[in-house]
Amino acid sequence: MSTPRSTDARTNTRADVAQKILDQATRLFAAHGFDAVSLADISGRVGIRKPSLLYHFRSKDTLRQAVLEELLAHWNDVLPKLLMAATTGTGQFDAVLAKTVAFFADDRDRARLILRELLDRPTEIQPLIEAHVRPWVTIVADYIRRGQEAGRLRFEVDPLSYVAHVTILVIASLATFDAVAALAPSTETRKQLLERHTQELLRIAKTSLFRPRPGASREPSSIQPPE
Amino acid sequence: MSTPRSTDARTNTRADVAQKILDQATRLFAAHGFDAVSLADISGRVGIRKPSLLYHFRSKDTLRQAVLEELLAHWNDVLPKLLMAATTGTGQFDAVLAKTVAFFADDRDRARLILRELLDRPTEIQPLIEAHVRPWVTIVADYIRRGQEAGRLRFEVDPLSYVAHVTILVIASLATFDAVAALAPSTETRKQLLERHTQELLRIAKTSLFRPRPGASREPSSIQPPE
DNA sequence: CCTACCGATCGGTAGG
DNA sequence: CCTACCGATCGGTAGG
Repeated sequence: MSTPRSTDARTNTRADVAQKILDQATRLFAAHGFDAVSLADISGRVGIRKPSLLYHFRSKDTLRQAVLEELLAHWNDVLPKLLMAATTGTGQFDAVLAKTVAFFADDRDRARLILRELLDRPTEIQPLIEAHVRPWVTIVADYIRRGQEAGRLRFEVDPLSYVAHVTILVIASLATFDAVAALAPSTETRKQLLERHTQELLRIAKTSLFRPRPGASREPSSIQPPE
Repeated sequence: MSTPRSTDARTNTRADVAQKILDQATRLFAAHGFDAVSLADISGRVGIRKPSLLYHFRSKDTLRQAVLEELLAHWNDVLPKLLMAATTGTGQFDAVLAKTVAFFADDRDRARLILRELLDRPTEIQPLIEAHVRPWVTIVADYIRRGQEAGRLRFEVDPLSYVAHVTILVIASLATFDAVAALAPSTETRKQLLERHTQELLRIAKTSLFRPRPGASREPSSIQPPE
């Protein structure tokens, strides 16, 4: 009874308790914020005692950093695909934008965690911004500048500022969706509402970036080169 | 020495200590969040002891509500002007948008406080949204629908979703400005950067709402009626 | 508006 | 992974 089976039913005991701790910490930090969540809250949901949690993570701040690192690790998973889509040339801006939205829509806790860090630790997280956001922003901003020179993109766009705004819009809209959804008519399911809301976000981002094709206001199928 | 002068130097003692408490609580709640700020933090900045603070506000939660009510009172000050600008007819959308941005840019703590409430208490603040945001959103959404019928505004715009996104964008961009500003080149002053950033926000909002005037891409001065 | 004080809870440690 | 326990700090009260 006390001897663990080789790799079976109770194999999950050694180091993936740490994963359960990370999961619950992520949920609770995202929902209530770092300071409002106690270690007892987290350990309670995992089913262990507080000192046991501190065996896996030596302090509450260590746990916060681990939660953030897991988030950034996932981000680094999709980043290469994003960058490739951006550099592969014309019309791929849609793919970059859609993939970025998908990353945060996939798990809105990601949006909430980042927004909270932006609010709570504006200066402390700048190394993380520098490492994980800067390269992406730079590449997209360069893409925009080339698109402007080629005449595909609106010349009035402020590339860096535009990227910052769209990024914040994606994150904040998904992070606050629960609160904002109350304004919508209740005939829709939440999933439908989120889908419609996301579509409008993409429309705003694209319409304010691409130059209008002449006479394309009514017939989206008539593709013509600019000028 | 102990008798207070009629209405002079020390007149400010009775009930405007409460105002100093409100001011400091607003600053600290906006910067660090409700749970991360202790009553001792606040009273310390005011220059009184914690029990003295609790004489003016019977509990920490009462103080939180008072901070929020002061913010909403200021909002109610500008709301009538906003609504008037929206209903007065053509082309006044700019005024509504600019006034809304000005409200939050004027004191970015307002943006931070609201964003925190949206994150921390998504369900609890819905009565406040219903009372203070719903009427404004409804009127602007109606304005958009009329503009669409008149052919001035893009027919693809989802009115309610558009208003929600632009509102969130205004609030979140100003709330997180400190953290995002680090991405910008450092040759600019912060004020210049904020100005440029705000201009791009307005451009995004307007470009994605108004229908393009034929041939207006290069000459912004040639105003023509749609179709 | 103060001093003195309360029980509860916090993050974290000892020691096994 | 646990029980037992620590000092510090929390929001709030008593009583003046």
